[in-house]
Amino acid sequence: MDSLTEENYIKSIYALSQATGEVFVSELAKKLNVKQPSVNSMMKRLASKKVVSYAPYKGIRLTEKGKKEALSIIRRHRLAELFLVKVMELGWEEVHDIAEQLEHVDSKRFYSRMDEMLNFPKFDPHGEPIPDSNGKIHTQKRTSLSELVEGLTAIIAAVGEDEKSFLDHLNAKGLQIGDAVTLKKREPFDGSVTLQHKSKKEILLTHQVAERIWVE
Amino acid sequence: MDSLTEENYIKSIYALSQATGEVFVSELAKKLNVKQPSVNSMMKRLASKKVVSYAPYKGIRLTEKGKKEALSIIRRHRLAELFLVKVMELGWEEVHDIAEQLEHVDSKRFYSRMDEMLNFPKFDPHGEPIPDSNGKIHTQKRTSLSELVEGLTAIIAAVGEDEKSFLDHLNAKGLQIGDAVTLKKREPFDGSVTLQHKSKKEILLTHQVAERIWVE
DNA sequence: TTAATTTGTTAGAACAGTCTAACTTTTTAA
DNA sequence: TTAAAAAGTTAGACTGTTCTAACAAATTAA
Repeated sequence: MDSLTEENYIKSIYALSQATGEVFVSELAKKLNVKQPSVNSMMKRLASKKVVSYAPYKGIRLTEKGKKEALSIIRRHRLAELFLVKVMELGWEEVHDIAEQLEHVDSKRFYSRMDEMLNFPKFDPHGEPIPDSNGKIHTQKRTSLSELVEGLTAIIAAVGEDEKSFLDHLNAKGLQIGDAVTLKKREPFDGSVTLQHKSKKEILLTHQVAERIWVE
Repeated sequence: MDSLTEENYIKSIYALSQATGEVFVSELAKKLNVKQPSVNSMMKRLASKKVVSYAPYKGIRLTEKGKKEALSIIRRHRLAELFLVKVMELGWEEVHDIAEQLEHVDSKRFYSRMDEMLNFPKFDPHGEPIPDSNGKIHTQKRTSLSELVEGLTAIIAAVGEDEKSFLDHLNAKGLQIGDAVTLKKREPFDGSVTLQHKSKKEILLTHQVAERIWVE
């Protein structure tokens, strides 16, 4: 078993390696708010536990074992976030810090019940995929309205936010889940988008709103 | 702020002092599964933090500050247990270990939402009172199965003990919180009781067990 | 290509929390 | 009332996690 601290290192290494594949000591130190020697000594420990492969002056890389552990932590974090938003109705901006603590709870049952209650969700409230209990990630990335190609038509599949004010806003714009929309134009300046709706009406959404709407 | 370890010491001191008022180093060491010198050095620390009053060879006693902290931890533990049972529908015998972890989560919002969702409960699933957010405890008499009048039917509201072996025992007998039971007979000789259960089965409990079950 | 900068390392200290071994004080019982 | 047992303490060590100071390697820019 890993300590809480080790889990945080593993999670951060995974997150940073998503972009680059390899992680630098300095990056990790910055992310975790510790100094480089702390990272250095932790890498020695994690290497001896075979969760990272690490040689002096070479980058840090998770082993297969390490990746598995990272995915398990990420699963717990994302399930917790979704649970806090959907079941406990907390604001999506306030759940991160709580999920950061809940992710370290050691109890298979706790998480399997969350999973059940949320009906085995594939994505967290931010649209990030939730690994399943075997560490498998549903890789088909979700597309948000803010990244849809101009001219294409898509169906609104979900919104990444359940807040009443947000849903009210969409309602006021005349948008519903299941509606087909065509992306007429995206403003390069502020990322706002103009949609053609089935109702023939044109709808303007800010980037902030568009990026929280998932389409298929 | 207290560390997780400090919180566990404070909680245990409170629990042990409920009976006697004063706690011995050896008691506490046993309860926390550590050796006496560990308790000794922790007492020095907690004394310097003014959460216990402690002088060599004298007993350990929580200060007002310490009591307040203990009640806050106990509140979090009991809210968590009730939440796990009522909202997450976990078995009452499996929630203790999870609550033991959740009680250390640092987030007012998390607990105030639990409290709201549970409609500001006064007792946890074991019938223990839940301190309110100011540390006030609602004391109110409860009836145990061992004092229920013969022939009456009641609903199992709570059990007064957290031990897994006890909860397992009840489970094995087929008893759950919320079950209706009718008291068929109480043996004057040993105080054991025979219950008629909703499942039509008759269940025999010893006095020792019956007095730890609260009914409504 | 050398010098400056960035990045990474080692050595050594500190703190939290634990332990064992040895000792002291208090309590209990012969 | 004194000897044995129980309870409590101190000293010193160890692990996990962090730090600062000093040095070494790699990268970047002059």
